[in-house]
Amino acid sequence: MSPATPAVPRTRRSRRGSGSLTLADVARLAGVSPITVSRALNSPAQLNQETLAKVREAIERTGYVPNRLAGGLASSKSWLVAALVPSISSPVFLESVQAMTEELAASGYQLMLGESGYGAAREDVLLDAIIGRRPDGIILTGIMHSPEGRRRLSAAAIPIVETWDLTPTPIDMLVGFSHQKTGTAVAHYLLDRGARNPAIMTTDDQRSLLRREAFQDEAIRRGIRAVPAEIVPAPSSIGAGRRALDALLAKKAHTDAIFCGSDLLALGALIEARSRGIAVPQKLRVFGFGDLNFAADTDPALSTVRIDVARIGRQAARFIIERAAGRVILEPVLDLGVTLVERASA
Amino acid sequence: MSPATPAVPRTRRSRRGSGSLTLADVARLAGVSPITVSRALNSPAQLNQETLAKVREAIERTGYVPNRLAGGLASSKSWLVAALVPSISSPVFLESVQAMTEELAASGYQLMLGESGYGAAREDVLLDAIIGRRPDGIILTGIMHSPEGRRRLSAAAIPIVETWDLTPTPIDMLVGFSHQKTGTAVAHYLLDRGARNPAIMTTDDQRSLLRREAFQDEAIRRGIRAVPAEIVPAPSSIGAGRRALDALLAKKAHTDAIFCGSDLLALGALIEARSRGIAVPQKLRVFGFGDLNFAADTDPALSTVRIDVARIGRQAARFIIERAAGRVILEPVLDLGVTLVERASA
DNA sequence: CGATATCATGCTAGCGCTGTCATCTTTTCT
DNA sequence: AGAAAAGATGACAGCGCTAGCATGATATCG
Repeated sequence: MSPATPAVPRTRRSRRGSGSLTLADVARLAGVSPITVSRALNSPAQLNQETLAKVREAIERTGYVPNRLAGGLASSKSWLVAALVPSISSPVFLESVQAMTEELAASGYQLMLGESGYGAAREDVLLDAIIGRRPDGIILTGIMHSPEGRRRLSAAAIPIVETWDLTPTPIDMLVGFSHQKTGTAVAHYLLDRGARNPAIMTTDDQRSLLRREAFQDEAIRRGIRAVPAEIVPAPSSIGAGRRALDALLAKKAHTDAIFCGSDLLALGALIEARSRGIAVPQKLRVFGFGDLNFAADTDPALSTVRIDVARIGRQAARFIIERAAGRVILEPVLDLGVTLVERASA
Repeated sequence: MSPATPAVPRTRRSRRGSGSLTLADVARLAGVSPITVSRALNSPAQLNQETLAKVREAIERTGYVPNRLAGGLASSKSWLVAALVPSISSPVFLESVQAMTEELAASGYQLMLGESGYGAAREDVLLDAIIGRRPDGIILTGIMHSPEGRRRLSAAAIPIVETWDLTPTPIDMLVGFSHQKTGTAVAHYLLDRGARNPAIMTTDDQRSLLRREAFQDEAIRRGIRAVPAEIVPAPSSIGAGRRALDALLAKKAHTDAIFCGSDLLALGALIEARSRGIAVPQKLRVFGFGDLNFAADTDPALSTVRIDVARIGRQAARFIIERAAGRVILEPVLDLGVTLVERASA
């Protein structure tokens, strides 16, 4: 090399890095080695009390916050769990997500949220964005149907929980309940109470349709000629419920029972019935789905299907936590079932 | 050590790492250097078409998903934005979060969600968990009040947007509207329409209380003697609204207008009024807050305050994106205002 | 036509942390 | 007392990626 080049190994302007405090800085301040600071954070038990105190003080003084990107990279453990929820979310999922968040937080995990439902292309991008962060687990709201998505998820070798639905072919773990059984049960409920002209209103999502089919099948098996259905686009709303009842009555004026795909639709139906002077439940039984927090407070109080939404979230989180802890899950498929709540409306 | 130790520098069982595909693997397969693969992913424009194609094919074939923890560490850019929302969330925040997610996704960012509202201790832990992941921005729902929290956030040197509220002392950026002005405006609205005995029901959160005070102050300034208030614990619900109206009427039977802290409370009030045979709006004006999706469909349709919730989320996201892109934001405080929607109930 | 700019690619050295092993000290046991 | 076990700390290398040059090839210019 030319004589002008510096003899020293080169100084390199240290323009790299975020400039923020590192573990090494804290270590220097505390007069210990970096690894000791690491242990103070991750396994304080194996440190001497005094050393620990020194390090803790240094951390306190500097306000040091460890960089988990670096930690995750070094240990292949990100302490992150990703959840995918449908974009057109009802508050139902929210409660579930909340339960997850809590359960995960209690074990030191952080939830990362992704919104699905924007079509296949964006879904793949989203999956990559998620997998790229190497979460310690992924929780899906609903079943992953796209073959490409299933492939990517399997290949990623990350613990996965599908929720809200039962399927004979889960990717990995599963927490849910049977939508078919639910539809059947509600059909029984209404027919047992004398309904002769049941109908159904529901949103157009996958799961609702499963319930609808089961409901219709069961009614027909029990001798009902036809079960009119009114399908509305998701998300459900009170307004949609009002209009759906309107449409249903136009189709079949003497409809005497309605299974609504959500409590919001049911509340809409209730409001519409009231404003038309149709007595509920005498002339029309209204059955909801979800047991949202207002269901007991409508007038008349709403009979509905209760799903233990929080439990789904909690359980899904637990599955991930257990797996991450290296434990083997013996029953990775869990049917939580549902409850029919009898109130005044049906 | 004993003479049995190997002479070679030591082989070290390569038990480290996640075992998954790395950039180097793809590079080998494509017959290029690792950095070229990196560029194929991050700045494809500066690669030769053929090279790019080769690399892309290798990526495709292997199903390689880059590790963003490593990328983030190396480049001090995580492509992550964290949002803090109150744990007892109404669907209102959900819509806002959804808007953020979309806006962020469009620029390649991922949203990480944290739930606040579990008290100071857990809040600090949460903040550390968030800051530790070195997000490129943090969006707070509401103002950060705790001095310790403010300190931590400022120290982290991460772009921050507070939302939903206006304050003269934001940590960094701010998108919101004035709760005081809103309370005042609703007071005007109801009094202008002849209300002489207004009352208010609301949840006990910070922001609702601001609206309540402003509402009461304004009513009193305009000659009303006293404005009874019924405070219910968050989250608001239809049931709480029914009970609150009940309580309010017990306090003051001739109440003729109610400002409700949320549309859910208002709906509850509507239901309760109806079941008591009180004519709305003739005998009782009911005014909501939020303009939730059902507000137009209640009977009578609900007059309410509309907040452009999605816009708050979108704007907050944009602030972060702009900052991250290195642009300077000239007006980092944005008052979005609110709209009073006149319908049938008040 | 040599000099300079531009393009395409690669090398090296980290980013900030932790797994593994090594070392040294202290305790426990025979 | 000496050996073995346990306890406390540290050195080193590397997780998988990218910034900052450096280099070689090609295009552009007076």
